[in-house]
Amino acid sequence: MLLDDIETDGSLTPADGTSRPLRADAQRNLSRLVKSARDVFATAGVDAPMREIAEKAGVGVGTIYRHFPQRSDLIAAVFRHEVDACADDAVALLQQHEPGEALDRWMQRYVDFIVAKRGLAASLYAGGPAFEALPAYFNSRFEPALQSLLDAAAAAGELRADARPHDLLRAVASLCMPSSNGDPIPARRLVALLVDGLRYRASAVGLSGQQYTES
Amino acid sequence: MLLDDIETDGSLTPADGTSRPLRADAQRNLSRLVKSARDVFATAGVDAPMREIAEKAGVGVGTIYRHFPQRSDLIAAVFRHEVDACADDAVALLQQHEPGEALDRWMQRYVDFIVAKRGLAASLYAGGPAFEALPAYFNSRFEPALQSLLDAAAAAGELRADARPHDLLRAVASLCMPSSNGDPIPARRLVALLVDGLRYRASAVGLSGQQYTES
DNA sequence: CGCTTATACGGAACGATGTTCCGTTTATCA
DNA sequence: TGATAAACGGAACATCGTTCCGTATAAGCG
Repeated sequence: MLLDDIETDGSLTPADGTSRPLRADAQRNLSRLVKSARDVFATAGVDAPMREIAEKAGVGVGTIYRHFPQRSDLIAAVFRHEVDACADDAVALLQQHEPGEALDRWMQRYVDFIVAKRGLAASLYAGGPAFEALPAYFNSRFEPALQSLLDAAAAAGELRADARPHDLLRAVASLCMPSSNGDPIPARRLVALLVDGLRYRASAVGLSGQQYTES
Repeated sequence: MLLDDIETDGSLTPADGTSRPLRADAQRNLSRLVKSARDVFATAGVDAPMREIAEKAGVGVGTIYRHFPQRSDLIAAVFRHEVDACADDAVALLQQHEPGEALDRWMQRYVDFIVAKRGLAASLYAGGPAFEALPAYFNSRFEPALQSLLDAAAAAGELRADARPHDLLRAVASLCMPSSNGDPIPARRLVALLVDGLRYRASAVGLSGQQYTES
């Protein structure tokens, strides 16, 4: 894709070596496009017409293809944007709530993200080379975010200290997978149980006190 | 979809209550279409043009839409056809090989099925109500097939008797999932290890002899 | 502030594909 | 063999992805 880098001041630059910043209207249209694509994908699926995305963003179709030569580039941009939004919520929640409460809320936020973006993730396997960097980006954003929540909760004495973000993220994602039979999985409740299992509780130390990282 | 039932004599009937069998040319075109769609999907993906499928089957596009009003109906039909082919291979392998060998070979066959049909399965989550019966069909065909292999191997004294088909099928499918990092998973080797773990072996009874169904 | 230029925009135009429709063909059965 | 209902084929239409180029405008400069 043409645009990968966000400068520290928030301005966008092309990724092709030339360091000149994008023109102001280009930056505006770009962020409008990603937001519009996110909404349209959510309501009409990833195969939604390009014209509809362009129209909702108030731009012409040509503008889409200039910024995102392939459809997969636009999908990837939306995915990254949503990853950012979810990861950024971790620090916001930490500022607004107690550490344990913040962890609970962010976990549910993460569940919503996984469930909502399953459609994108599915087309992601079929997609070309535009998606190969996404799993790494996913981890690079979510692992530090979750780590900060775990650290805060552990420092407050609410949580055991040996929880590994990578394992937790994968475990929750697995819990959100659709089951092979027809029944929907109560993902939010299962995840709440999982997080509860990480807490210190005097009455259950004998059982829950074991290192979950064993074996 | 219009055609769901296969009579015991192999003839096809409409699923809409009317019991009159399909005309001979309709049956022929129908099976040609499913085979053609399978091949085209395999080479060009599930978004392959309908015209190409029709042409390779030697029929007009109208014929596709008469039998499969929606694209998802055709995908579902191909999926069921492939499930049948894989499940039927179980009895064929049992007739041609020793029980243990038959189990090994069928497991690898199943791995190939899972890997090859990931593309279909992905579009399956996004698809509409045409796909909702497929997971149940998947289980109804594969669980008895694997059970017969496990029974035969257990009767021959080659295998522990407490292996559950449902668990095994899910475990193998999980092993075939793409990893979150980029490296490909050596699925066939892992599955061979898994099946090996089910065997009786005098030298490792202390470890592998535990009930895997515990906990 | 006005001029120049590179950058970005919009939307018509083109080709490819999904889907429908109806005149024609063909299997079935009396 | 002839009547009839079922099925076929592919042209026709609608929609969508993608390209292209004349126009508009932001950025830099005197």
